[in-house]
Amino acid sequence: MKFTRLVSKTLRADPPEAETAAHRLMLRGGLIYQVAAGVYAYLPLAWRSLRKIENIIREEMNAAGGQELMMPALQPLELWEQTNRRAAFGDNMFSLQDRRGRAMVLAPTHEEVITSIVRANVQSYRDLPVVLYQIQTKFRDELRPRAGLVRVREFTMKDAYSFHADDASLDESYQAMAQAYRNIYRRCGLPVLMAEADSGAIGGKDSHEFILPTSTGEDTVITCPGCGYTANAEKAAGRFPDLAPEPAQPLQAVKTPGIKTIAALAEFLSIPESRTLKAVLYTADDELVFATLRGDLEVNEVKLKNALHCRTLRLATDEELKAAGLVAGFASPIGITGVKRVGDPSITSGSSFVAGANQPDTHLRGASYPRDFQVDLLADIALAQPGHGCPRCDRVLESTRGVEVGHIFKLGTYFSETLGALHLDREGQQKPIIMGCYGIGVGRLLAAAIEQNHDDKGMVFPAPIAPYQVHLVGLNLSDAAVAQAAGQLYRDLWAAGIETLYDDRPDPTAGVKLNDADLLGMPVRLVVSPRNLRNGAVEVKGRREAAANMVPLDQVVSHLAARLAAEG
RNA sequence: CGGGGCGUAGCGCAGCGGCUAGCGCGCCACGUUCGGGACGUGGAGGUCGGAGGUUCGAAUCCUCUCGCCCCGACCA
Repeated sequence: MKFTRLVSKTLRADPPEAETAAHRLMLRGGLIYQVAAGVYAYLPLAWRSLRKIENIIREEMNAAGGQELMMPALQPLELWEQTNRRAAFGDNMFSLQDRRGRAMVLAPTHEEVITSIVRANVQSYRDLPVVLYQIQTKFRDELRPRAGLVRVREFTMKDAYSFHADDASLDESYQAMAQAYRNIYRRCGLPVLMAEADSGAIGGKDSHEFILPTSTGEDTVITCPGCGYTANAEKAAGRFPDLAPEPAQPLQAVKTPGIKTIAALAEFLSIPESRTLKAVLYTADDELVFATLRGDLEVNEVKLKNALHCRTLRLATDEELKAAGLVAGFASPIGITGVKRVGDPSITSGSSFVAGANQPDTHLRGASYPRDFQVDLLADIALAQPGHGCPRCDRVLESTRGVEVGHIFKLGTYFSETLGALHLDREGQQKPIIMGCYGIGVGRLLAAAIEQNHDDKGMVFPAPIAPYQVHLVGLNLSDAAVAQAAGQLYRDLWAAGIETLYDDRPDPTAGVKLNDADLLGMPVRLVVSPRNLRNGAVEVKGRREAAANMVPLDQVVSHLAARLAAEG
């Protein structure tokens, strides 16, 4: 590709709206063009890279036994009502009407359609297992798109779906997919963490997220430096620090004027936060829920939602609290009735907590479970935090920010049951097909790769996903000998199958061209200039290398072919 | 949906009631330069997001509306 034909313009200055490095660099390098909030065009440089990522994914999916297919993005809403996922997605789903007034959606994902396809084509355990996958556009009307390609409303996603007669077969595919994912990330130059994840509203057993650690990430991963335990914040379990034993005390009221937060309470009474009880009120499917845990812990809403088996969960409003006779800031599990009470195990391991009194400006000392209060449900609802103990060993947990670049699930039989995708087993019994699903956001993977691989001058593409392998720079092209040599080298490189971007612009000075080469970040830079040419040589420099070396002009092509082959 | 901010040339911005709407970058022409974002001269480029209103006169004031960015809740 000749630079003078390239549509992308590089920007000299950073675009002010871009917060993350990847977003900034993709705009500066002319990789993406924003069409609407969370809707981007992929310009030629980005598209070449995205195609390479897709092909890596394709190769690994095929190697893992996947068959590629294509499904419509436009789907009848009715299909989503059958699985109850219209409500689950809510306003996140783009919906529209066709000319006859039929309700349609732009699909956010494809479990419904793939299950319908398999229902029509699989009747027997003999037809199983199968793994199908697609790489295509999906739509989600996100509340807030952000960070360039990381959270967008129209995106390319690879989704694979597996179908099985039994759990052992699902396990096998799940492991194969997990390995395929590791291969994909390795080939894209991404050191990812595989984290245990919550399997979400649909249920199912295992689920793992693949997280690329980066300070600008949206997700939090909890890791253990000792045993390798890795889980996302929603899923992670932690052992909270135990309390020193304390003799039981009688329940006793204490005046706490205006003390409404745990921090203020602990300070006012000169006790650690872990000696208080925290009360958090939620509305779960229109029912008021009273959650209690130790004061130094936070509620993990995903765990709470799972424990309650509810569909929606949100903090209760002040009005709802008043209606239930509760006093905000002084709510207490002691003596409360008419509300569902959920307790975290942390409240059972100590005694003599300070709790609310359900009266203004008053708390109670000496509260002990179960002497002074009980709960309807005792379940782990605490957020694991750095400093807590690892649930698998005796070390202390750490936390890392990251971007989710893949997610695999054991779905189970939810879709096959709601859509009637059944098969006959060996005994002639009709059974729902067992499913798994495995997703990777392609554009997000590119953004993550750039976020992970850049320096202060620009992008540093990992070779397997670089738009071009070589960035050939001609300096001082008004010199006929330079123009001739560079042009010939460009043709020779392509003839040798080496993808080359040739900066053939006649006017920009050396500084402009070299800075653009650094910004765009192809793995190898070649410089043809009068100075180099006088020595019959071309300068060869890896993007990650500080120094260049000189290679005789007539050996450049073979030198590069060997070098690129060695780098894979 | 809550909070904050912004829409003026391809990009970034200034102008916020009174000359023909301006600056930087970029772009075009000519010349000088030529290894880390050069310089000179001349030029092209604008429904001032949209609609309505106030006014002799609106980019500027008022109302409505559309879009975009950032923080939060939601999510791949």
